[in-house]
Amino acid sequence: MTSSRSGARTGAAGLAALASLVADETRAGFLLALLDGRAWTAGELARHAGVAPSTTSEHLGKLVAGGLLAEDRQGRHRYVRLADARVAQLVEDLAAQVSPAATMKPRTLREAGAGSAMARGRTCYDHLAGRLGIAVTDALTGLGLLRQDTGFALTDEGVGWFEETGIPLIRTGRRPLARACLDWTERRPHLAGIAGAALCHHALTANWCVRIGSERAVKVTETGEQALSRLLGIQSETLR
Amino acid sequence: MTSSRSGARTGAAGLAALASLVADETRAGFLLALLDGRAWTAGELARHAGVAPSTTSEHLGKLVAGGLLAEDRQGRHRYVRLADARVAQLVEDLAAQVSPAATMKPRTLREAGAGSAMARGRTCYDHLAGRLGIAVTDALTGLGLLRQDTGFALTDEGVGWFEETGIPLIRTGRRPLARACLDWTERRPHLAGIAGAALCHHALTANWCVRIGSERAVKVTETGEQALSRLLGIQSETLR
DNA sequence: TGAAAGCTTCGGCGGTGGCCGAAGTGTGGG
DNA sequence: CCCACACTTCGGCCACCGCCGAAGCTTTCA
Repeated sequence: MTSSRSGARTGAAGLAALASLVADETRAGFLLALLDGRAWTAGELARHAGVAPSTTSEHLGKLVAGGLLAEDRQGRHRYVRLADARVAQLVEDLAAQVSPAATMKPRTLREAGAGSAMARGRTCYDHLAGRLGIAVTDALTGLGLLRQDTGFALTDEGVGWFEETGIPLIRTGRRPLARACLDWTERRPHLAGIAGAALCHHALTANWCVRIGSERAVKVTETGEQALSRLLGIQSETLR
Repeated sequence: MTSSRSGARTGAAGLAALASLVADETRAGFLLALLDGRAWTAGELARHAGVAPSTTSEHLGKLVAGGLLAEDRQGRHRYVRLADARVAQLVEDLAAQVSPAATMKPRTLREAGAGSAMARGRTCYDHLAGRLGIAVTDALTGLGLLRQDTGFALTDEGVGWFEETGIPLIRTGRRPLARACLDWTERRPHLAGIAGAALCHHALTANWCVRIGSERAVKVTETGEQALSRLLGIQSETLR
């Protein structure tokens, strides 16, 4: 096999270009922040990362041009968000690959507090993660609504459960109904995909849980504890 | 929310470091080449990429240190391969994200020939891809052995089919039995995971298909056509 | 209509990193 | 025993890229 500059290289060049977008610490920080699924302004990201607005502007330009971010210009603000669920999954997968190496050890008490809140429950782009996400996934599996032993898919009973519970599953494009997302803190898969997003959306609108501060962490409410116990048999203690 | 250099940054730094490994065109080329699932020597990779052996050595050092590659020293040779199925999946996912942009248009006749052989059938790390991979996946789905509508998982009948056909499914660690891998050329998911690997392994050892040249492309044999037709009802024409 | 806020563009600086060739190390073959 | 071969280490070159501050543009608010 000879050098083959043109053929194989085009793929390699594209792959390298994509990875380059993530290969900068500041941009990586942006992507992780945006994993909360919401739109941030350029200024918020700049302050979050601790770099100058001009620097942020250049970074965002690259990320948008590379198709990783979508932008919304509103007045003097530039809102950016992850382009789609696919990009979110990519960032999650990369982050999951990293975390084993960077054994997360909180350095300060403040981080320990924030860390354990994140470990209890958080959003992962558009679905639930942390102990909350795992608890829900395990409960669904235990009730025979989700199969994890032969892959990762809802059962027919599972689809029925979503309907009966009043959580509509709207199939869009090619996005899978159920997908496994490797949990950062728990090191186990939790429910993502359309069903994961629908469940998370319902949990937030039905006040099962609320966001804490401006981060990705969420807290289960009294209402939520009752609903999760009644619908899925989840013990309240598991969530604390 | 203030800058938070230490907390959020540790994650971002690790993410950036991982992406940096892929962010170089030469290293990306190595990873794509190694997607054939076999071990290459440093010299082979150097010639493949068209760079000096010394440059290759440095690149391999980084990739091994970063945990993306595993190495086997044998005499004066240094064999490297993708570290595990997880790394392979990561590279696949990244590559799949790229291909839409780089609308693959073969430039020369030679590439067109090689490209269509790859499009017909190839290995994707340790499982089958291309039209062959899609055909198998579709056949399994059509026979009710695989579910794709509610996620991606074998059915109980599917597990039975593997047993009856004499393709053992050996569960190892946390690797899923069935997993979707987005096909490069077909833009649709094909079967990966333990079942995908077992099927590919069986296909190669039972002489259902053979590797073409030193690339990832494979060709279905006469024996293979009969077996695929008998066991899964796949029309031979589909594979050409 | 002025002033402030959010973002962008530009020029310049400095660090990082990929590349090579030359020299060095260790293995295998004649 | 010596040579050929595969790989590694080292030094130096060069290009790229992230960073900032200054200046400019547009929007918003008083």
